[in-house]
Parts: sequence; C-alpha cells; structure tokens
Amino acid sequence: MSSKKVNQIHNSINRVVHEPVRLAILKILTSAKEADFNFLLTTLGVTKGNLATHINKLESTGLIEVKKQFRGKIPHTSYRITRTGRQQFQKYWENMKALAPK
Amino acid sequence: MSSKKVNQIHNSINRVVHEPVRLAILKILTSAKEADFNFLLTTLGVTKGNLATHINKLESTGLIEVKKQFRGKIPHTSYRITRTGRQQFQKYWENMKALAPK
DNA sequence: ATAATTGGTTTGTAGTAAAAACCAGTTTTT
DNA sequence: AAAAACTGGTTTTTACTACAAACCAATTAT
Repeated sequence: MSSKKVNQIHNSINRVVHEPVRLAILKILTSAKEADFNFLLTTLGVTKGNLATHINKLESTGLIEVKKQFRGKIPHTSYRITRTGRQQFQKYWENMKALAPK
Repeated sequence: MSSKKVNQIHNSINRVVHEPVRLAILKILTSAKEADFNFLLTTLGVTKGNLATHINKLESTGLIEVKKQFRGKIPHTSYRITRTGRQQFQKYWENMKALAPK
C-alpha cells in the first residue's frame, strides 16, 4: 500500500499538553506567572501524588520550571511556565482549532 | 478532610470526546452529515481495529449512530452523529474554552 | 505530646489507545 | 481457476498512563 499522508489532524495534538489536569496547570501558569504546590493542590482538587506526577511530566518535558527555596525552615516550591511551555501551549490550541466546530 | 469542591475545570472535560481520534471523527460528522468506514479510515490514517474501537466507543455512549446496509452484496456501513452527540461535542468545546489562553 | 502542614516519593490498580493478527464474504485481476 | 484485494469488522496483545493510597521527613502549631 502507498503511504498516503492525508490529514491526520489528531496526530498534531501534543499529548503532554492534552491531559486535562496539565491543561489546567498550564492555564493557571500562563495567567499567574507563578504558583506553588499547595495552591495547585487546592485549586485543582487532585491528590498530591497525582499532582506531583503531572508536575514531573511538565518539568521533564521542559514546559514548566520548578523553583525550590526555603521560607524560613519550611520548603516552598513554586512553578513557572517556560518560554517553550508557553509556545507549545499556544501551538496546542492552534492545532485544536482544526477539531473545533466551525 | 473536608470535601471542598473548588474549581476542578479539568473534571468537566468529557473523556470520550477528548480523545483526538474521536474528536476528529466527531468533527467530520458534524460537517459531513454522514461518513462511512473507509472514508474515515483513509482520512484519519488509523488502523482498522483502532478505528472500529473508537467507533464502538462513540456508539455505545450514544454519540453516533451506525447504519448498516448492503450495496448489492457488499456491506456498507455509515455513521452519523446523534442529537446528543452534537450537543456533547458543543458542550465539550464550551468547557475547553475555560482552559484556553485568553 | 500530638496533630497538622509542606512537599513530595513509592507502590499498586485499572483503564485505554493502538497495532497486529485474524475472519467471512465478495469482487477483481491474472 | 487461483490469487489478491476489498468490505467491515473482532480478538488479542502490548504498552502506557492516570489516579489513589500509603508512606515519608522535617517543621510548626495546639
């Protein structure tokens, strides 16, 4: 069979971004510039393990960066979206438009 | 712990609709009124088994309906989006807007 | 002294997408 | 007449992933 590349718009969808919890995280980080673990935890209403997993995914793929510091003696972790994270979030939505109702 | 229902916008995302291949199928069926197995197969560029599985999912959840008939002696199967399928597709995109960049 | 908070890691389970193999019947090609 | 290809799938297997629950160490509040 000839390999005909037709549309395959569904292949343009970045799965890392596509996951709803991560979409919500990215949405928050595009608006807020910075957010910490607990804020995301209560805002999103997910479990800690689940949140940590999604954050790891976003960090390991370079979409967000993690800033760890101490506030006094208490650890405090906050997250920011990276330049490429912002770009990929934008690109994701451009691609999604092809699947939206007219 | 108190069950605080906060935002949880990610929970409003219908997972049946959210899957990219199914999104593409629904998009086609909202535009085209009717499409058959082979058209979807070549247009989407997925395997038959994979396509059949997604179609089953969409049918069993009531989003599309399947019309089977014979053209002469050859089976011919076509698909249409249902009323509620159209509604849920619309609703999905409304919910997604909450996660899109402003 | 105990409980709660911070910010996780580890472990286990369940669901799912996807490819590949298989199928029965029909049609086309050689 | 035989072989290949088409129609529209089902079944099986693999691999990934989301998610919850349990656990943790250190610190702070009661």
